[in-house]
Amino acid sequence: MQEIKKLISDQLVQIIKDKFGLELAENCLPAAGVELSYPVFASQGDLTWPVFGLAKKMAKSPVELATLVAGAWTSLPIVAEVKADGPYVNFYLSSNRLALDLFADFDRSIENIGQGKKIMIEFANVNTHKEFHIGHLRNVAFGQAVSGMLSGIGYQALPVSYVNDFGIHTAKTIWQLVKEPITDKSSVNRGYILGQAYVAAVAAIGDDEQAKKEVGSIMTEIEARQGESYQIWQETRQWSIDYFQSIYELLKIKFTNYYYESDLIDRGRKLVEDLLAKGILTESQGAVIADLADEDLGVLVILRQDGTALYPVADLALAMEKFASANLDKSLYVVDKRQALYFKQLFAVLKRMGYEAPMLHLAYDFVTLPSGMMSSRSGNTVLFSDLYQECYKSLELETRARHADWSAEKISQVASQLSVATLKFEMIKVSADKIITFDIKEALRFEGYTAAYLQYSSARINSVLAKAGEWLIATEELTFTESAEKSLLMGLAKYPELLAEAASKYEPAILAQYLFEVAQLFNDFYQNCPILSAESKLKQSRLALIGHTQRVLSAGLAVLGIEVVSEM
RNA sequence: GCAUCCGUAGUUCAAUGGAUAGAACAAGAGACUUCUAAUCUCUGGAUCUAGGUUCAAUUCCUAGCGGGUGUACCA
Repeated sequence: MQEIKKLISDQLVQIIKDKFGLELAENCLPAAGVELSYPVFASQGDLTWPVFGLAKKMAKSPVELATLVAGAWTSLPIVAEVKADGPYVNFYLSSNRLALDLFADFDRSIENIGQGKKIMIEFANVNTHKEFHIGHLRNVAFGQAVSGMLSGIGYQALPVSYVNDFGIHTAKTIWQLVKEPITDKSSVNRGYILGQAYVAAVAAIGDDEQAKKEVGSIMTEIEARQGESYQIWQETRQWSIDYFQSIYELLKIKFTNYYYESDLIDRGRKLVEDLLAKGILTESQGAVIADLADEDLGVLVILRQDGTALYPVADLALAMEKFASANLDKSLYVVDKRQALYFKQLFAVLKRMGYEAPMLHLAYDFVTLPSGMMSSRSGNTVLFSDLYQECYKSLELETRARHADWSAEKISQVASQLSVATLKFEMIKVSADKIITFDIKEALRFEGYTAAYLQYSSARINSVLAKAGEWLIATEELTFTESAEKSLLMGLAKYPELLAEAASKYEPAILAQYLFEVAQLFNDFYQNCPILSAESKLKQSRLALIGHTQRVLSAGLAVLGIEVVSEM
């Protein structure tokens, strides 16, 4: 559609130059040409140019300008009709030409904005020895979608996971394990059980000074990397890592690299010494800080008074490691919104250290429940494993009810794919700056704005295509007459620009909403236009149309990290 | 206190400064001997308040009101 807009804009610019003279035209027209937008109603055409801006600059009446320009329009194969409607110039496109352009060149129509530039995107910022809950799900679904969108427009996206395996939370969990050893060590359950142990530990420790002391000495052993606690730490750390890995496999999320706090902490401490010597960090009230007051960012504490490390120690080392290992053009961090100030501070310190490549915190708001804010302490959480099980059960039932003839394996396969799609989609379908109040009943409805709706549309297309047998996607002669066809064509034509917009704003919801719209347009078309029973030429055209719809749906969903099922 | 985000149908969300503010869910009424009814059609329903900028404001600015989050040793 961008190319079509450009063609039309070029001719409009030419007309204005011819009519009003080069000098006036060049003074008033924007360098990029005139900007076309989409009208609200189909009766107003497919593309429109509101002339207000230019009319004002040229001191002309908007209505007269629009009328004059529309009258001077010569011709363009893609444009069937041009009409002035008050201060708007409306363009009606030829369905058949539009379809030819569209179907011929799906891959080339997507602009290569990234040009192979390297962007590292850190997400799945998880803590070992703790649970993986629905908040983490939003993080990984969002991160994967952003990474996919960046790849989709030509960047070399490097998704990485940072694992916090060295904090006090590990000591707390181990304290609990010593008190109450785990009996079920099966690989399926132990990662999950570890999360439960952490919750129990937090509850048991509370304000108990004795317990806190015990946790402290466990932490000391872990940090010294010796003793029994360290052994337990090593073993259980691996349980967590395996557990997270199994979740990522289920969710089909792949990372190019994993970073562990335990690998970075020593380097981080050395770095802090260097930075102290350089004056980038200073001592204050016995702690080591970065004083960022001159940038209105307050103070970032790096080491506590007692010398123990805080978050930035490993984060600074990690940032250096990232830039050293890959020549990054940009470095992104997908972390919950509450860390916004922290990342501003971290980036400010890195800048003082000489790192100039853009670093960006992609913030998203958190997930709450109808019963209130999630909190491990109060036990008011939804764990991913439980959520997935519930979703799967429900989809398995639905699928079985609809396909009595399917094998158990096939039902299970489809239900599982749909579960993953549903859960991811629920997490990315609204913009990142909105709090998601997660209501399981809503999520398991599988109607309306859901992954199931998109999947169902795609499954219907597959079914028709399978019944059609042989067909070609780009036929020389296409014929479209119905308004439902036109609307669908117009919707499909917007894919490249919507992908580009969503990716450049790091906003998967834009793409998700667009794909939903395409599916709606398809279902409207499907309801109104018979495909297989249409006469030959019409049938070929419609097959090509749904074939292209399928390409857009599956490509768009794939970019968001969602696989399309072939039947459901 | 300061910073920051949010405020749109009953609910959850849309709307590059542009034409009549769109969807989904919920509610009510319809459509399956017909390409998958996890679908489609129809009906009601909304911009927090007050100013300002503009030919044009849900959008930008100012001030309120309401809510969330952050703000030196939590992770």
